[in-house]
Amino acid sequence: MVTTRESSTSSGDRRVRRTHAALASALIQLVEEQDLSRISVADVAEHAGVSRSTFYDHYRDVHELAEAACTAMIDDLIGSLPAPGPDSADPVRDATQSLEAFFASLAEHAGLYRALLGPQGSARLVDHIRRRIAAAVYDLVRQAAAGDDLPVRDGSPVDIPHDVPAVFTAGALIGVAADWLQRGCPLPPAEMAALTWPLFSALYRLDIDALLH
Amino acid sequence: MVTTRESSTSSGDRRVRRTHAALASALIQLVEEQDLSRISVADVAEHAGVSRSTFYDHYRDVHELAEAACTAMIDDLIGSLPAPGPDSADPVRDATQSLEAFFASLAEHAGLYRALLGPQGSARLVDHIRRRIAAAVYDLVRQAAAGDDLPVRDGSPVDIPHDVPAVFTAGALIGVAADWLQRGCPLPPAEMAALTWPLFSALYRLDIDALLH
DNA sequence: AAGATTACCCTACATGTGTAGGAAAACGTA
DNA sequence: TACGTTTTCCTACACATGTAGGGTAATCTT
Repeated sequence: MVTTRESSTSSGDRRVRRTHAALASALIQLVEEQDLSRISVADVAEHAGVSRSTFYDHYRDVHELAEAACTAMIDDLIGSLPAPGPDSADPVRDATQSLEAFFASLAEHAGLYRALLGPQGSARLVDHIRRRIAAAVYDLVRQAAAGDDLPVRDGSPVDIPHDVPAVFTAGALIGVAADWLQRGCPLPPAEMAALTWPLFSALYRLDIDALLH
Repeated sequence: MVTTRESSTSSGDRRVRRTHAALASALIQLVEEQDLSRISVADVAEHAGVSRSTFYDHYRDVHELAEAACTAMIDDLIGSLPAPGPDSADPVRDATQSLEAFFASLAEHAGLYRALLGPQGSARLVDHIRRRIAAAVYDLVRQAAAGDDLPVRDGSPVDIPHDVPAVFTAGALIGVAADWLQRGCPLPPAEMAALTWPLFSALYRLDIDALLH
C-alpha cells in the first residue's frame, strides 16, 4: 500500500519515475486527441501501460495528473527567467525576452496548455499558476525597485503575494495566454511579447511610483 | 422527452422556471456547505425537490448549472454598468463606481462566486466571464475614445474581442476578484475599487494613446 | 547477496454518471 | 372545458469513480 504522497519532483525510486513519466506522456498524447473532460482515468492508465489502481496510488484524478505535469514546466519556466536587477544594461530588452520565452514555452506544449487553460480545463491548475506568477511578479517588482529602504510589507513566507498589482498582473498574463492558446497561437511569441510588454510596463511604472509615494 | 435545449433566460413554461429556480437555489445553498467538486447531481436534485432525471433534462452536469446560475448575474451586472461616454462630467468617478458595483455584486453572492472562481471552480464559467468582460472592456474603450475616425479593426459580430488589451484587462480583473474572494473579502468593495482603478487607468491611457498612434 | 521496503497489480464493492424509453401529470391554447 | 404539447418522473442499464485489502515483484539499503 502507498501511504506517503510524494510532493512533486523526481522521486528516488526508479519505478515511480517511470510511472510518472508514462502517465504524463500518455496524458499529453490523449489531450491532443480529445477534450480533457472526456479523458478517463482508465484511458490514461491503459495508454501508459499502467493499472488503474496504480494511477490512484499517485494522483487523485486526471486533473491532478495534469496539474503535476504542468507545474514542473511552469515552475521551471518562471525560475529560468532572468531577474532584471539594477545591474542590467537594458531592462526593457530583458523583460520582453522573458515574455517571449514565456509565450514560446506555452507554444511548445500548446496541446496540454490549451486543454488546461481553456473552457474544459482545470481551475485548480489555473489557480496554482496564478499564485505562482503573482509571487514571481511580486519578487520581480521588489528586485527592480531594489532599494532596501523601500516600504516592504510584512512578508509572511507562506503567503507572500497578497498584493493587488501582483495578482492583477498574473491574472492578466493568464488571460492573454488562455486567449492566445484558444485561438491556436495565431501570432508568434515575439509579437505577443511586443504587444503585451507596454501593458506590463505601464503597470510596473505605476507600482514603483506608488511604492515611492 | 426534452429535445430543445433552452438557451438561457426565463422560459415560457411555469414548470421550467420553477425547476430552474429550485435547482439554482439548491446549488447556492449546497455550495455554502461543501466544495463544488463534492456536490453530486443527485444532491442538487434532491435538495431542489426534483428528480435526477429532470436535472439532466436541463443541464449536463453541476458545472453547467453553476454556469447558468452565474451567467445571468454577471451579464446583468456588466449590462448595468454606466457607459462612460464623452458626455460624463467625471469619468473617473464613473469608473470607480462601476468597479465598486462590480466588487459589491461579487460580495453579495460571495459563496457562489468563491466556489466557482476558486481552485475547485469551473473553468467553463471563468472562460465565459473572461470573454464577457473582454467584450465589455472593448466596447468601453471604443466608446471612451469616441472618435469615429479612430482606427477600428474589422469587427466581426460573432467574435468581437480579439484584442490583447481587452483580454489582458479581463484576465486581470478576474485574477483580482478570485484572489479577493478566496481570502474572504477582507477589504470592502470601495477599497478594492480604489486599489484597482489606478491600474486600469494606466492601461486605458496607454490603449488610447496606441489607438491614436 | 540478503533482507526490508514499497511500488505495482488484481479483485471486489459501493457509489456516481450519463443516457434511453415510456407513463403520468402539468401546462398553454383554443 | 377539451385538446395537443411539453415537462416531469420512474425504471433500467452500461460505464466511470474512488477506495480497500492483499499478493507479487521490483527496488533500495546494508
